[in-house]
Amino acid sequence: MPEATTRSLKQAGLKVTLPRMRILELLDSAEDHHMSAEDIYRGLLQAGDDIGLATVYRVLTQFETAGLVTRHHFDGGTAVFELDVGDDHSHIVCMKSGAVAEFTDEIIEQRLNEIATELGYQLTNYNLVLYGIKQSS
Amino acid sequence: MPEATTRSLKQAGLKVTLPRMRILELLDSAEDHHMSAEDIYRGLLQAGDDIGLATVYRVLTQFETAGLVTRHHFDGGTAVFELDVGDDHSHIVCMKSGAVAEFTDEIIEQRLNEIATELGYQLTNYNLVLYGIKQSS
DNA sequence: ATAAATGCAAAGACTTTGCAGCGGC
DNA sequence: GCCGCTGCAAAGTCTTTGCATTTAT
Repeated sequence: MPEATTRSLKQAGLKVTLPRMRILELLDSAEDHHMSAEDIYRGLLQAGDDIGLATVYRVLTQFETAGLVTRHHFDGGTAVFELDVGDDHSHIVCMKSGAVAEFTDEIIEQRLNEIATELGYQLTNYNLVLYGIKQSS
Repeated sequence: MPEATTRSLKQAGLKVTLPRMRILELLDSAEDHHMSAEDIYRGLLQAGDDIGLATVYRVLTQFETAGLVTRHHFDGGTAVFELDVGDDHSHIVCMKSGAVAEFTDEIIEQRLNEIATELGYQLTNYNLVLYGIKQSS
């Protein structure tokens, strides 16, 4: 039983229950770790767990509040979640395959702060998603 | 009757009907021209028009397809629409008042293209929203 | 006249919530 | 044993769709 997982939950003030452990593990182990609630739900079922969709949503919302996961709305329709490892990155989504890659960039960060300041805002947060075509390798 | 409005509709291959005219006019005249379908619906009612919410959604979707308006999902919950005047800007949203300002920036544009290329993508589009606090004046 | 557009109500997708029972500490 | 957690089903949002009627050309 993953020690780190247990610790994360306790630190978040959440009881260490089976559904919460499984969801954390699944998010951690998934190749593309950006998953919708439905993705997670089906993944759990396939893994033999019997966890309700409502619980998945509830747990994810709690995790988000606790800062364990981040919620994204790439398309607007369905939300996707990913483990928050504190590195606060942006995303680039392939319009063909749907694959998601991540990046951070100092130049962008710096310039966004300048822009906000110029416009009279104190920047607290931002959301940047690129859409493109992945060049065939 | 606004000539430009009529022309836009015709160019888009859409019949010039009252609901479509009114919606275009409302989007054009609104102070903060970022409006949800519900906003528009209520605005029309207040103006004395009798137009169904379903029609508002249908018309907005058609306008989006025709390139007359753009749909945004700032919060993820509700979509907001704005007239597309071709200048393709980013947004900064005040977390207190909800006010939305717009900007474009060459440095950002250029850097995003570089980033996409570096990652092996051909950039087709991007979505950038800043969240901040507007400094009191 | 004809094909398209509208309004209403019903259905859909996604997400949240109420409540009785189960489970961790 | 207590309080929180889960599952299920029902309710909630936001948005789309089916169908009979109205409307623009």
